[in-house]
This record gives sequence, C-alpha cells and structure tokens, in this order.
Amino acid sequence: MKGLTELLKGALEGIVLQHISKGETYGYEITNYLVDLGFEDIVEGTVYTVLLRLEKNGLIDSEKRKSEVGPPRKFYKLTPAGTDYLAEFWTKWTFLAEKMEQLKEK
Amino acid sequence: MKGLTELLKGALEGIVLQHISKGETYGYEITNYLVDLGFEDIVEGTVYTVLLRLEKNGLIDSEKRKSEVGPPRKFYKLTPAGTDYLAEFWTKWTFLAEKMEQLKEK
DNA sequence: TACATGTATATAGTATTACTAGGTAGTCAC
DNA sequence: GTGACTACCTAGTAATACTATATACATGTA
Repeated sequence: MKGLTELLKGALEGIVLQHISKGETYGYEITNYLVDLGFEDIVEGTVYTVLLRLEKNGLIDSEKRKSEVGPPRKFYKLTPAGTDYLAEFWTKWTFLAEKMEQLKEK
Repeated sequence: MKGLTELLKGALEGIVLQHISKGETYGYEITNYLVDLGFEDIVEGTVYTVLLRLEKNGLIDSEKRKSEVGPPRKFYKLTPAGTDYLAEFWTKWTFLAEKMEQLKEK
C-alpha cells in the first residue's frame, strides 16, 4: 500500500525493532522484508536512517560480517535498552490502536 | 497517555476528521474531546494547526457562530472531498493496524 | 576486458507533521 | 477590575520518513 508515509512516522522504528527482536538481521534484508509485508514506499535509504538513529540512541548494536554474495553486512541486535523501548512502544501503539478502533466503530 | 507525538503523526488528522464527521464542532471542543480521550499532550495550538491545514486543503468547511459563553466559535464540517479522504484514511489505518497486529503476535 | 545485475551501506537535503510558547479577545463571577 | 474560563491564531522548533545520489563487492555474460 502507498501513501502511508505520515502514518509510519513513529511506527516504523517499532516495526524495525520488533523484526530485529526476532533474530539478528541487516538493513538490506529488513528493507526487503518490509516491502514484502506490503510497505511499498519503503526504500533502503529510509531503513538505514532508522537503523543509524536507533544505534546512535543505544537501542541496537551492530556487528559487521562478511557476505559471500556481496559487500559486508551489518547485523543488528537489540540492546537491553532497546528491549525496554520496544515494550514501551507496544504499550503506546496498543493504546492508540484501541482508541482508533473505538472511533472507527462509532 | 504521554509520548505519543510521533505515533500521532498522520493519525491525528484522521481522528479530527472522524470526530467532525459525527457532527459539526469547533477547535476548543475538539481539544477537550481529545484530552478526555486520553491524548494528554494535545493542546489547542496543535488542533488549530490541524484544522487550518484541513480547511486549506479543502477537506473541511468552517462557519463562524456567536457563543453566549465566550468568543465566536468556528464550526467545521466535512466537504465531499473530506468524506472521501476520511474513507481513504481508514483504509490506510486498517492496513497498518492489521500489519502491526501480525507483527506483535509473532 | 567491460558491463549489467544484484547485493549492501551511507548521507545530504526536503517535506510533512505535531509541539512549544506565546499572543489576542469575549463572558462572567467575585 | 481581576481572575478564570472560553475561543482562536501563529511563528518557530524538533522529529521523522522520503528523495536522490554515491560508493562498492560479487557474479555472470558479451
């Protein structure tokens, strides 16, 4: 789906953190994952800015590893702070989603 | 709930449009409504910027009416374009909310 | 060799949006 | 006439996702 840019603000970092929490992964894979999920507008540049910001904020750690099919990959995993942050994210998201559901039904 | 600023981007205009779609209303009332809903960080200035933007974009119309308890109120209602836009908004929101639910459960 | 394709990361600049922090003004109770 | 509540407005800021582009490794192929 297209035209989700504004709705993704704030949500995208939660999506990325959640995906990383399920297993170490890297930007290029995350981008493909998101596009496959249906977020058509998401391109590599968007994902890299999110990853660099999350790392700068101490929510994820990275480790560079060689690849046999291209340049080295930077694998990310959550830090303890990132795990806490992700839990808070879901609290906020759930709050918003429930309010939205109430509004939608009225 | 606090700290929802980023998640509200894109969602707030939908919330406001949905509320207006249920009956003509004005900024001050909308602000109180949102705070009562639990959006603690939302203040009048935020709502007015949303309303002025929506009107500028042709999604709502306004009509000034006298009040007996204060300054005149600007009552807003949806335009046909606003009604269409609101329907699109819910399509996008529902798409995102469903994806988020899938991610959350995994 | 040269070139295209796929893999992989990075970043400067832009647009959009919500929030901050004020200002103006009408009505009413004290 | 002062304060509280009602009601609207706006310039500036911060945060975020997107655009556009650059760099570079690996592989197949012309």
